[in-house]
Amino acid sequence: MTTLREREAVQDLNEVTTHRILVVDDETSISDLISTSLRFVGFDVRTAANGAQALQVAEDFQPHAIVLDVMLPDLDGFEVCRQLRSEGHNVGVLFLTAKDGMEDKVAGLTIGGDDYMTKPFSLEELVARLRALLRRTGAIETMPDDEKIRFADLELDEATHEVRRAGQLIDLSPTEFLLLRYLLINADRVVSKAQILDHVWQYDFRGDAGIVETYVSYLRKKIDIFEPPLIHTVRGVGYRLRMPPKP
Amino acid sequence: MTTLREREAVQDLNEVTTHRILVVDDETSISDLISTSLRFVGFDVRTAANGAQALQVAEDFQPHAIVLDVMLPDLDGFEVCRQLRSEGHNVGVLFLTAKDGMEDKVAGLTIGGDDYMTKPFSLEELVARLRALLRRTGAIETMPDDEKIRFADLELDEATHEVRRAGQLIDLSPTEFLLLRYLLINADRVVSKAQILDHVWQYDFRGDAGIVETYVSYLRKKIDIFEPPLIHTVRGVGYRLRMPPKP
DNA sequence: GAGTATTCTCAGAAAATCCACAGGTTAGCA
DNA sequence: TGCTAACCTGTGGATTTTCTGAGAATACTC
Repeated sequence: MTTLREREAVQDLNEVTTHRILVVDDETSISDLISTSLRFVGFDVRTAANGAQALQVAEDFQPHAIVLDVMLPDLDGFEVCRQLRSEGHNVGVLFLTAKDGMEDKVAGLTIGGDDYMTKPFSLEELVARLRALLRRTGAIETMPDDEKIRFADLELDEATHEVRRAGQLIDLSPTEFLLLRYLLINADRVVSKAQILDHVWQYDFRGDAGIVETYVSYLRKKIDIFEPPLIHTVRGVGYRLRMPPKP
Repeated sequence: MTTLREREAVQDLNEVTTHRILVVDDETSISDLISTSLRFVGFDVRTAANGAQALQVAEDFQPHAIVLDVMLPDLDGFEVCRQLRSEGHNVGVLFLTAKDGMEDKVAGLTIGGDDYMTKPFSLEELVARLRALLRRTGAIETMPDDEKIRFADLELDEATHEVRRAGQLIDLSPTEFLLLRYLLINADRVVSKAQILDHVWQYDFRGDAGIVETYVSYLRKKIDIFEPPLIHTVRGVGYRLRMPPKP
C-alpha cells in the first residue's frame, strides 16, 4: 500500500543503494509487523530473535541501522549494541523499550545519534525516526533542506516540526502532524481509513476507524481553510491529497 | 543526535583535518559512552583500556588530545602522561577522576594546557572542555571571537561563560548554562527531553525527565522575559529555539 | 560555619490533546 | 425523488502533557 511512493522517495535519496535494516525482537508478531512495514517502504530487512543471532546476522548483513528491542531472551539490547560497537560496527540503533519501569535504564540512549521509542508505537513514527537516524549517522546523505516534504503550497519540516500552508505557519497536534505527514508521503494516492489507522495510530489501538474522520476534519479546519482545498474524500475508499484539476 | 549540526561546526573549524582523540579508561561502559559521543561530534577516536596500551596506541595514532582516566589497572594516569611527555608527545590531556579526595592532586598536576573533570560528568561538558583544550594546545586555530554562539539577540560566550540577551548580561547557573548551550547548538531544531537529559545531565542521572521542564522554566524566566520569546515548546516532541515566525 | 546558591523532587493547576458519540449532511443509486 | 450508507463535525469528558511554585537536600562561598 501507499508505499510504492515511499519506495520511490527512498530510491531518490540514495541513488543506487537500498538501506539494510536489521530488526531484533523476540516477539514474532512485533518483528513481523516492523519488518513488513519497513520492506514496504523500500528497506532491505533482515530479522533476528535474540542477541546472539543479532550479532551473527549483523556480521554478514552489515546493516545501516538496527531496530533493537532492549528486552531479549539472552543478552539485553544494550549489550548487543556494546558488542557491535566494540567490533567496529558504526551503525545507528533505534531501541525499542516497553513502557514500564524501564524508564531509568533507558538513560543515555540518544547519545551516539541513536534514538529510542517506547512500545507501543505507530509505524509512521517508526519509519520517520529510522529515516532521521540514517540521516544523522550519515547513511543517507541529504541536504539539510531535504528534511522538508512539500506538496503544492503545503510544506512540512521534519527537523523543526513546522507546517506551512502558503508560507503561513500552522500549529498541529502530534497526531495531526503524523496524519498530515502520512498523507503527504502518499500524496496523490488514495489511502484508506484502515491504512491510516494502521500507520498513524499506535499498533495496539483498538478504537473505531471513525477517529480518522475526526482528525481529517481537524486537519481540514487548519490547512484547508486556504484555497484550494487539498484533502479530498474518495467516498467508499478513503482520502487523497491532490491539487484540484486545472480546467 | 542534533550533532549533525555539531559535526558541521567541527568541520568548519578544522578545514581538512579531523582531530584524533585517544580515550583511556578501563571501564568499558564509560569508554564506549565517551568514544561514541566524540565520534559523533566528528572526532577520530581510538580507545585503550590500560596504561601500557595507551602508550602503545598513542605511539602510532599520534592523537591531538587524550581523555585519560587517572585510575587505571596498571600505571596510573599521571604516569602515563609523564611517559608520553618524556617521549616528546606534546598532547593536551583531559584527566578523568572519581569524585574522591584525588581532586587536589589532579588539580596540581594539570598545570599546562591540561584539564580535568570528575566523574560523573555530562557529555556536553566533556565535548566543550575537549574543544577548549584543543584550542589551548593549538590543535585548533580559532579567532577568539569564534567562541561565541549567537542566536537572534542572544549571545553565549564559551570562554568567559557570559550570556547576554539584547546586550544585557544574564546570570545563569552551571546547569542553566549547559542547557542553553545545548539549545543554541541545536538552534531551530526540535530536541526531545530525552536528548537534553542525555547530553546536558551527568550520565548517571537517574531522575525523571521532568527536571528538564523545571530548568526550561528557569531559563525562560531569565532570558525570555525579553521580547520576543525564543524558547518554544513543541508539545509531545520537545523544545526548540526559534525566532518568532515572520509576519 | 552560617549564609547563599544550586539542584532536584513533587504536586497541583492549566492547557492541550485524544477519543467516543451522535445528529446533521452529502453522494450515489434505485 | 427518496433511501441508505458513508461521511462530516460539534460537544464534552477523560487523559496526557506541560508549567511552575514550594521546599528538602546538597554544594558552594565568604
